[in-house]
Amino acid sequence: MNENYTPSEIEANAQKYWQEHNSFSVTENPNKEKFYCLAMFPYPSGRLHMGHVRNYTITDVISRYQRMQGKNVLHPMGWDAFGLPAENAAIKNNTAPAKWTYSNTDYMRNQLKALGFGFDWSREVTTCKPDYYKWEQWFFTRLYEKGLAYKKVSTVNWCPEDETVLANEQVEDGCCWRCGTSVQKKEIPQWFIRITDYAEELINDLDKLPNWPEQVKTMQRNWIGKSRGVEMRFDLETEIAGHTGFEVYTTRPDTLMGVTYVSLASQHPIALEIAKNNAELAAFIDECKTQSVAEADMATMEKKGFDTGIKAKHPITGEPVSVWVANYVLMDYGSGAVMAVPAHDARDFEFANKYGIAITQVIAPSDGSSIDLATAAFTDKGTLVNSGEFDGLDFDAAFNAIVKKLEATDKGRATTNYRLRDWGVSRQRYWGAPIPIFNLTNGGEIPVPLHRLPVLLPEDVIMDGVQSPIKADAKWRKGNIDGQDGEHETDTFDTFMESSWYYARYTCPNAETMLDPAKANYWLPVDQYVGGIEHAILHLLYARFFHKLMRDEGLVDCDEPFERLLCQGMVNAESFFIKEGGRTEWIAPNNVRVERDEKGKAIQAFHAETGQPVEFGGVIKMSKSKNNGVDPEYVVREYGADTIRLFSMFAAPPEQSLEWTDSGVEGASRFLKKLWRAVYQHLAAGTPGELSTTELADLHKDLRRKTHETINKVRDDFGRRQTFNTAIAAVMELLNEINRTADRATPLGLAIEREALNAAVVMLAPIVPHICHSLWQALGHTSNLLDAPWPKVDESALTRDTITIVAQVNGKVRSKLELSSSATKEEAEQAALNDDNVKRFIGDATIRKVIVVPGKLVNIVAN
RNA sequence: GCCCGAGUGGUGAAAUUGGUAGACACAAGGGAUUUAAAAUCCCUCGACUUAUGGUCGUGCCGGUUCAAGUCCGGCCUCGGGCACCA
Repeated sequence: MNENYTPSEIEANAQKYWQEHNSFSVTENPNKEKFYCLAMFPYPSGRLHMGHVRNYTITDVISRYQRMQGKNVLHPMGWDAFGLPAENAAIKNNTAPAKWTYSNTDYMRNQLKALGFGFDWSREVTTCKPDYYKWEQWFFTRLYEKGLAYKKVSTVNWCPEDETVLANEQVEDGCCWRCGTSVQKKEIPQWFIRITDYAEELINDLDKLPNWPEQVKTMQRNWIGKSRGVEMRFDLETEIAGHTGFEVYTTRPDTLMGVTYVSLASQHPIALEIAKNNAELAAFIDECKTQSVAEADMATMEKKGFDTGIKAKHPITGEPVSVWVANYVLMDYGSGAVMAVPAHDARDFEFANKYGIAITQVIAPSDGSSIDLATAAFTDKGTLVNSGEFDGLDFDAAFNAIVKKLEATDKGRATTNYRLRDWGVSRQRYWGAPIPIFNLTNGGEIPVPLHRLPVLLPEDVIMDGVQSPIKADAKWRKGNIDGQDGEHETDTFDTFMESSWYYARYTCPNAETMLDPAKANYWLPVDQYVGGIEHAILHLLYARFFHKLMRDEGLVDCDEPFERLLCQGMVNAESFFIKEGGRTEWIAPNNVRVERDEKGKAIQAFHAETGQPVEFGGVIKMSKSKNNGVDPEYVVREYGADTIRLFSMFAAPPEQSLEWTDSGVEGASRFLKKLWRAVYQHLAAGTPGELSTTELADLHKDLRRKTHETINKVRDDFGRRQTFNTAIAAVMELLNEINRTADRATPLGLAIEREALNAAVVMLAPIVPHICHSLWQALGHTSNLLDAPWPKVDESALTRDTITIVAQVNGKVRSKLELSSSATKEEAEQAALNDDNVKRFIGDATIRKVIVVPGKLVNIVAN
């Protein structure tokens, strides 16, 4: 064994060994318990960032740990290769998205290998390859045939200058990011998948996921947004071009008697019809076209409306109600019309005050307290007032009575509604899977039949930055399928389509069908899924939905794709900037010299080269734009893969954000050196004797206890709690104890130290596999560490002769008592009462109560 | 705006079921070793204090309890998501 720890050599050796032994490729083995551990696959942006390192270290640790528990572990990797950035990069670098993407995957694959991640590379999936998207296209045609895919008009961001659709990301302050032209909303026909048909199951099956974070399940529940309400019809007083009325939905039918106006979406057919003879309304509708389609903008923008002058009839009283057109009502959602109750809805209240519309109270607090409708709406549920025959009813009674009344006149009915909207999968972009629909020259459309799939996306293209190359290419578009002339759909799929089923394709990446059910059903569901919290709603909901679609197609048996979910936090770093004029220049942290006070607190920072003072920008997410990213490749080169892995697992628990610090990395590296040295010195001290546990000195007992306590804790931390930081801390404590107390002078002492070091090396193997690979061999093992069994706890080593318990008076710690571990409750109480400091604090007071928590504390309540 | 989280020393954090707040590290300070430096090892390290002890202390205000970082109510700040970034 070399005296010095040399990561580059050690890591190359271990990686060569894994490569030569094909250590991570797995096949279905019905005799072994399977474990499918999955990390969210990366977008091939060019280089790995620290977020990737964190994500894949977590899954690698879990995979290696589960393998040491004797399981057949699948840990695959692939590329989420379609998407917008490739198109932008292609334009910038004057290349094609495909070429750029493939060169990125090649580079990043090598980076992943250098980090020592145990992926089964034989299963690599790349979503932009035809053998992958062929099956996605086929599956879409199945959905089409089942009526689960349909076409409807929907709104997009439109740049009138470039005549192109923009992603939300490409809209900056309401303007096109390329040309700065004001962006408009445009209605175009697009493909949708009926996720709303599965809303009920998607909400109910969350209860089948006990190993998902409660937070994620709550977010999904709220996103699907199941509500019970009433759908009702408002008739128009006078018919307009055949329109006799419109539908609205409300979850607050109890407030129905307080409706003082109704609002239509600017694109509502009735609004458009009225606008034909109303120039002012037409102008208002035009103005509504320039606002954002993003929900956050909708919610925060100024609410504007226009009174059409038309009246609708209240569905119960028949009284006239003003019909407005409002910018906050969207045609895409629900019926495109909403009823307004200013007294009991905050948004309607604001709107009514702005436009001088009547505010009629119809709900009063049930406790009889008074409300002030001059200042704010009263939005709680309560008792009905000013509601005629419904006065005095509470919410539930009013709900039922009003539904009954509406039903009697066929004006409405109780319904269940979902906030969830159908999944729009059309994108007007090039770098995605073509939607396999063929529009016939003679009208109508057909799904592209299997024998003509895949609809190939040409890879050798030139991007002009505006138009999709396949939209511009008539030769590509035009064709003949089974004797019928027509044109291929030029829209491509939302990239969430690819990421919704890749986990299933990993189980059979070379199958000649979408999935091989035997293999898929062996591996699925995924036992552990790990990825960023930013995917908590959309990606995870679409993947759950897609899984159910595949189940209903007979491709998989289980109902849910991901058994256990871990959402990792972001990777942050310090940031620094200089403000010059109006512009902010972000300075890379390694270009900054920080001055600290005598306590080590940062007080001022300077540019390392120019000496110019720089401002502290906070600890924020690593990003290119803030210039505070740390390149994993550099850290691997400087310190080794084990150090970067150790630091990223030690610095914070996985769900929390992680702050990158150079000194923390130094500390991780220092620990590995210390571990190496401990093994080296142990081996140099001689040959251990037999590990006899019958006649142990206290010193020996203490180290054995620490060893076995650590084994207990680390198993719990890795397996149940998934708090890798505390597992590492526990092994650090063990190593500290070894270094402080190990008896290297006797064969028995060496045997006890050997037991401790063997355990430490095995327990650290999932986190720092390279150094442990070397140390394992140095400790004389010929077996493969990857399959080394997890150390067993020797219960007899855990026993203690004495324990320390705390003595409190009125809840405050006043003394610590050393008691025999067999001491009874009464003995503990007596010991506390006899303690001098405890007596001093009780003084003359009367003892009211004594609480004894066995093994922990005695609390004496006295006053 | 709506939904979901988080907030503990100079710093990252720990405290697992309501039971000793600050494990394990980083930084800082002191010492040993060294011709010197690096590396390594040892010690100190929440604040205040009349100091073998005491008082205060987990974003803020209030509550429940013998006991609250942990539970409840109200706020503040920061982060994630909001359907075409992935």
